[in-house]
Amino acid sequence: MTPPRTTQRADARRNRERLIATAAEAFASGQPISLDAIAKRAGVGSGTLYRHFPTREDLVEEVYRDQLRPLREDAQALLATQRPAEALHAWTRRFAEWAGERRGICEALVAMSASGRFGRGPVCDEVQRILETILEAGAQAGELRSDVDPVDVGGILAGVLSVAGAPEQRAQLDRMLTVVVDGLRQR
Amino acid sequence: MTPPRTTQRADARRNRERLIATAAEAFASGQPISLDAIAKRAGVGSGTLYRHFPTREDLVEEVYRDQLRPLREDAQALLATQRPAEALHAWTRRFAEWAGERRGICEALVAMSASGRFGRGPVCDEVQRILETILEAGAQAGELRSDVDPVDVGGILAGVLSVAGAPEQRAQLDRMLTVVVDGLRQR
DNA sequence: CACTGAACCGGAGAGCTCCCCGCTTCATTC
DNA sequence: GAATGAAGCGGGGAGCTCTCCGGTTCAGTG
Repeated sequence: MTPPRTTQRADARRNRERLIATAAEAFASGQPISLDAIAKRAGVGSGTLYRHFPTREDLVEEVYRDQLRPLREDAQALLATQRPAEALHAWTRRFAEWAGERRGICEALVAMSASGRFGRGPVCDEVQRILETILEAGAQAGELRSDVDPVDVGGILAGVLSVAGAPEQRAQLDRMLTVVVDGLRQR
Repeated sequence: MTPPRTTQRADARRNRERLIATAAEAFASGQPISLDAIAKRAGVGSGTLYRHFPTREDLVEEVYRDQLRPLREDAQALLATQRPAEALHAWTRRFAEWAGERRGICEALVAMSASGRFGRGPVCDEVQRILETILEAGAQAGELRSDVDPVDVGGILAGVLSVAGAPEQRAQLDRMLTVVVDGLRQR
């Protein structure tokens, strides 16, 4: 009798959650930390970590998925108070700030984009949905071009962030974002 | 008597050149190769490699510095036959193609941008100069904005390439480049 | 409860990047 | 051509990522 496992085993779930909690704590501390160190600190073998999270990005995504709400709320507030193009510009800066405070997010976004997995995880997914909302509002208002895919916009943002995501590159990043947002305006 | 070394020792120069030649050959083969393997293949210790080229990017830059001439010639030909904005668009695609054929270039560009060293090596340097030429022509023609720094444009290009530099992402890359170039037009 | 086999675990190990430091080699001087 | 000391060498090793697989544990069954 081989009961075809229908649900996750309890120890597996426990380990997974312990890993996420440990990683969240470690990332929040700001100190760089290796994946093996996270596994050890969680009291788990490295094999277990990699089975649950095949790539570093998977772990990063899981850790930050709950911290996205403010970003969406920002988007709605911005759309309510300014014109869509300005809202987009402001939101991209907000997003850059958010990502800058979270170790590993930029790198993860780029790695996912480059490997064609952008938009498959919870964070990318939500970012794309937010972008879609803003872009649609802008298209309706005739301010933003309507022929552009939120996935592409997310990719551009990820790329720009990977290049100039550090806090001390803030000025450069702002200049780049201006160019990108202008490229998204209706001509 | 300690003669303050004025010129590089002959063995150092020899090793350096051997490393570049070996790396060029290895990169051109398309096979991924580790730096230690390059060192071994060049008949040199890994310490020697890392002393000459502290980061992978330094080696990559050195290997490709001589392969830049076509890119500049492309830029001049494009500027001669079409309007600056179109020339810019065409050149960015040319550049993407060039980078796509050269293993490690995209990664190196991004790594250099992210660490604030973009524009310090021969490749970045030349790319920036080319961009400057095109941007200036565009500004004079009133087609491209004049308030933008070639360094920033190079950074955006590097970022976009890092996200969608693979050959199979060509369509996505083209869409992204359209947005970026539009953002560089005079409004 | 005893049993069973799929699911899961963990740690050894391979391969990579990069640093460190004792030893060797070169260019120079006399 | 011998002596000298700075420049340069190279390999061992630390730390990281990620895989593999023998052993263990869990959750159903009778």
